[in-house]
Amino acid sequence: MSVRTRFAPSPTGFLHIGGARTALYNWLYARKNGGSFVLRVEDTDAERSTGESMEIILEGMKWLGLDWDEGPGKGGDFGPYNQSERVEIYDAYLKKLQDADLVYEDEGAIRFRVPDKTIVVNDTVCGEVAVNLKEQGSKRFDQETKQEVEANPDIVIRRPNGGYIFHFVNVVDDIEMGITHVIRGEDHLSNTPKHLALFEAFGATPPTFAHIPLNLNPNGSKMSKRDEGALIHEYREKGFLPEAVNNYMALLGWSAKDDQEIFTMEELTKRFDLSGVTKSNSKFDYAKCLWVNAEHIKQLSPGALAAGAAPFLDAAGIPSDDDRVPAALELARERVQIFEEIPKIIGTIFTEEVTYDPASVAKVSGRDDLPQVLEALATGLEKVEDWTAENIKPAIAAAAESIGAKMGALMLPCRIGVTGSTAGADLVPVLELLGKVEVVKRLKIFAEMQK
RNA sequence: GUCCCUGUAGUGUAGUGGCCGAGCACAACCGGCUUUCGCCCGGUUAGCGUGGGUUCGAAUCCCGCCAGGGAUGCCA
Repeated sequence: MSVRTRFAPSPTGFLHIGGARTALYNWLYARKNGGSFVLRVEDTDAERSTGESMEIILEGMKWLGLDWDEGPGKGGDFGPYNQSERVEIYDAYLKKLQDADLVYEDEGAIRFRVPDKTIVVNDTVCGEVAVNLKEQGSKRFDQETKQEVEANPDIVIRRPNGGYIFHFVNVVDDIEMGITHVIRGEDHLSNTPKHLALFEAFGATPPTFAHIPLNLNPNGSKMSKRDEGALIHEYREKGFLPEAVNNYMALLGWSAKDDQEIFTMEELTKRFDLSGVTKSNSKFDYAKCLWVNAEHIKQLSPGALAAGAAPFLDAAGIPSDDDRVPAALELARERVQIFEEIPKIIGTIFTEEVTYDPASVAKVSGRDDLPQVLEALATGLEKVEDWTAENIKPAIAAAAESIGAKMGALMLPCRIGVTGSTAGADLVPVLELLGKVEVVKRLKIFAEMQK
């Protein structure tokens, strides 16, 4: 039987990194095994589901490249893929339970009688988990009073208003859609015995379950929308590469077991396996996510680099048709972790007005020899005939010698005088791109400023 | 409270009884990069939650404890 996995988001907010990672694992598993990846919309809660949310989630999935074989905008043989459109199917399944006398009405809601026996979940990641729903559900904890109170262990599967509940529709759809592997967050592990009881009530063979550990905040709390790195659309806005985000998400809770950490999507698809999934929760590390992205940027072809950087150059007012852009991007790619940082690194090449960083300027403005250093630099560089990096460097060295200084003593003033900052791309190539006239002009302006 | 899952350096992980005097990566810190640099290279700091067992030998197996997370909804 061919593998069928699904991602079943509830359209009640943004695409969250936890959800995206679940989607990724399901996608990888399906792709690796030549199966199908289904996108199903769990919008049974009409109160909270919105179309805007659905749009954001679909856009996020598309951006990440997690394409689905069946689902919204795609169709498929097991539709409809929005649960809100599947009520007849749920009614039919409810009928089966009614006929078997496994449900009853309770204040307008419908409850499913849980069996009084131990149910064993055989989880691919967590192993065997045994629970008796009757015992477990017969008491619940009241958060307010901190008291344990008697409870009805039978689970509600339909609201008084006719709306079906998650546990029920989830199981019905997994049966109807022929889902073979359910890969989901560990927060569902405790729900799984309920689902198993329903599968059994329907006489259906349950899918294979794999509960993956959760991703938490650096402080150990559950990640929420406010937290850095939590929302997928923000990665796009900051200039992350989708393949890098996938790569990092894969690493949170899975390992290839060798030392490889940087993967292309093809490699991930090949290497991913449920046996490599970790059991313990992980904490999201934004710094490492940045590093993974930087590694991917280094691998980019010049064309892909230009394409990825384009929106950020645009936003910074850097003309993308300037023929110095490709060379400037090559200087930036080695030093940048996300595209958002590119203008900061090379922006000075394309601007008329240099922005002087006060802290940087302060590093040289106190030097007694600054006037003569700048003077030597300007006159020395002025003399360069063929303005190339190979010629510029010796010229700086010669300028240093002319005033009895070491070359290193000139580099920083030159950098700050020309670019306005101590930080930036490799200086000599920047000078080359800037052109002799501009460089000399900037040195003179800076010298003037420092008087 | 009860039940479930988990517990290797700050973080992500490798490790399935001797090859572990615990490997790799990010971060941090320190150097080097023939003189700039947030890239690159090298190095340092730092860990098996805890207490008992089993064993000739335990990060690896068992038990208690502690800690974190999850479930306990007519949310998903």
